[in-house]
Amino acid sequence: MVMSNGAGNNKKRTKGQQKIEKKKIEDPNSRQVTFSKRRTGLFKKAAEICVLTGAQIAIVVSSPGGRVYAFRHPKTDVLIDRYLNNDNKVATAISNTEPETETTKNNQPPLPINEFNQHYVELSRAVEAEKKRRETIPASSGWYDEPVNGMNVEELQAYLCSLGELKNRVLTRADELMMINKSGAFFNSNTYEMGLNKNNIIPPASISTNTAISGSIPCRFLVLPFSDDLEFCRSSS
Amino acid sequence: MVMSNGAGNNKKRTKGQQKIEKKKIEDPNSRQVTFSKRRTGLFKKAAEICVLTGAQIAIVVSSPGGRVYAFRHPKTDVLIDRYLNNDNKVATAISNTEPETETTKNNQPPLPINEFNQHYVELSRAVEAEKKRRETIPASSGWYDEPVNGMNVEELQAYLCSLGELKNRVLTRADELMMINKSGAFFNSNTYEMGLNKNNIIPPASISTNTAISGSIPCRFLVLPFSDDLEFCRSSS
DNA sequence: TTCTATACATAACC
DNA sequence: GGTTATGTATAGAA
Repeated sequence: MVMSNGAGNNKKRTKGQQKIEKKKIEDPNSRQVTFSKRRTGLFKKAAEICVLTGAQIAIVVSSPGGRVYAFRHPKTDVLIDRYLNNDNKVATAISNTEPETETTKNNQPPLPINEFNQHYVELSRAVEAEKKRRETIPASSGWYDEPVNGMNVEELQAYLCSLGELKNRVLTRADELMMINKSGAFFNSNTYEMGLNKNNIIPPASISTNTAISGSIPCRFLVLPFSDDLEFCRSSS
Repeated sequence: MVMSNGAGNNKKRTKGQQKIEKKKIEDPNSRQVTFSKRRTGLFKKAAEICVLTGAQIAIVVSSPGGRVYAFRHPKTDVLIDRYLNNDNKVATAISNTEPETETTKNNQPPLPINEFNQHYVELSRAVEAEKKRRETIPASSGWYDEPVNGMNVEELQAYLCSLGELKNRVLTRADELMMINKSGAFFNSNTYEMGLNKNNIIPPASISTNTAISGSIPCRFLVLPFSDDLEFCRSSS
């Protein structure tokens, strides 16, 4: 029976991973460390799922300290960030609304961008090989194919307005139908895990809105589309 | 020394987890199985991070088969859908279609949230109940007129998807034009879509846009807020 | 789904 | 950010 460690001297160098209680970590420092490590792990998992199954994933994480991180795949070709471009005011205003204590203030200025999460680079590379796959949206019908290319900016803008109206009508109509056919069954029930709902279904063309408020910073994201490639994002602090 | 298995018969019952290549799983069936298992795992991880660190997370996953699943924490009791609530302007602004940056700053819910969530859930519910699966985009020539009233919920959804696509196309096109004559005519929030924000960093109060396309279905989600509690969602197929 | 054997993630320490 | 021991996720099979 040979033990890798001397019989009476097999003192373990570390305790290894310990089982931890599934409750909020008290120590702010460990909490931060755990957050960082796990966030990395989460994104990695997400990246794997994308590569392995061809799924598309978008993740937005707001750390307890207020930073916002995001993962996306495929990479979006239309990443919009109006705040980033010209709306710091909003961010600030919103933050003030948050009466969070503790590490709140940490997250200050609503602004500067900074570097890219390096994980992105790593994973991106890994995924690159796979990237030859999916193509762009297979435009279905052709009713809307033509107009766009022939318009100028003004026309496009007007067109967009029309689309907005149409969209609204569609939603309104869908809503009406729902009211009529309401099956009475409760939707939001079931308990997947932490008391939430298990089969909360999100229809393909649905839109949901939330207000994201990290421990300190209320945020707002609009995660819509996907396109191609893996992508990691990190907000500035 | 008793071994649970006979000495010469300790054939392992399974091979245990095998290391797999980080490439797309060929077999559609295993791919689906993997997707399901890993999606569950991903959500679980996300839930743990939320509990352990107090972080807030939103995840949207589009399976290769086209279903859309989502995870959120906290659960939003303020799940707002401006679109569904007739707040065209705001919705537009937020989603990036907005004509100007000005109005944007007020992107904080000028309008209180409502029971959108439930609303939304119901819509999904109905859709699932019917489960007749989406059809092709019904719209044709008079697309802007009144196709809406003749559609059922599924059709409306499909239609909405199409609109989303179209919108993207319009935005993309507009952006292209702007790149060319980057005069001052600001269409919607500048070139954010592709030009700016090269590093894809999402600031605390940012908005990003993507086009979600499931294997075949272009979708559009708006994942904004958070609030309280964990929540798992799944789309119908 | 459920079951195992393993691969992998990560808590506690550097 | 790196190391190690251990907790967990999960590939493969039923």
